[in-house]
Amino acid sequence: MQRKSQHIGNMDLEEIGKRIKERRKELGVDQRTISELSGVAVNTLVAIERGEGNPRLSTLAEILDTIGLQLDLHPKKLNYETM
Amino acid sequence: MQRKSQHIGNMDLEEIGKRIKERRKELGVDQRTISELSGVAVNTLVAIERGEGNPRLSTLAEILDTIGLQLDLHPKKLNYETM
DNA sequence: GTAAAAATCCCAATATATTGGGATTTTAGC
DNA sequence: GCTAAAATCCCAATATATTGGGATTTTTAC
Repeated sequence: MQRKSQHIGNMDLEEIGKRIKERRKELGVDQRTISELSGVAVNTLVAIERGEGNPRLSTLAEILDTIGLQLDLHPKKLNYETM
Repeated sequence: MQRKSQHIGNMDLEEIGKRIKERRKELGVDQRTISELSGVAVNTLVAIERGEGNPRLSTLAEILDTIGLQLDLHPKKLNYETM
């Protein structure tokens, strides 16, 4: 069953996963370590990095916080490229 | 039982709820309408606006999208005020 | 201060995210 | 290509977010 790709601001879950994995690689640390530092199970982290899953905000926040990323809330920006 | 206030970027769940409610008020629309437009149950919306609950990313995204807000992912900004 | 609308509460049922353990696959270094 | 490490998969158990219905409280408009 194919999950509908959910858009979060200018990103979907897949993009968020990609950004997390990319950042983790930049830091040079493995999933197990992020899992331990963030308190999020490695299975959960795997799912999120792969763009599967649909984490609770707290789960995502714990991971982002651990790797030095953060979410910010803005008024929607029009995307002129796609208009 | 007191839930630990979860920080999402520069915001916690309470702040996010406040921002959602504020935006909804600016739009001059009631919870039931946002609920219908977003497909998120009104009970869920109530909880989020009140800073209770810990929504899934998709739930938050559906609400934000409906009211013209969005989340963006950034490298963490140092908060000089609190250093 | 009354009436109507909006917001909140309560609760039980359901859906689904998270976790932990172990097996399997993929990747990286030599 | 071997080997070790990392990543992914599978599955059952558990935790918790979401939903819907109805009751109650709060707010708003007159």
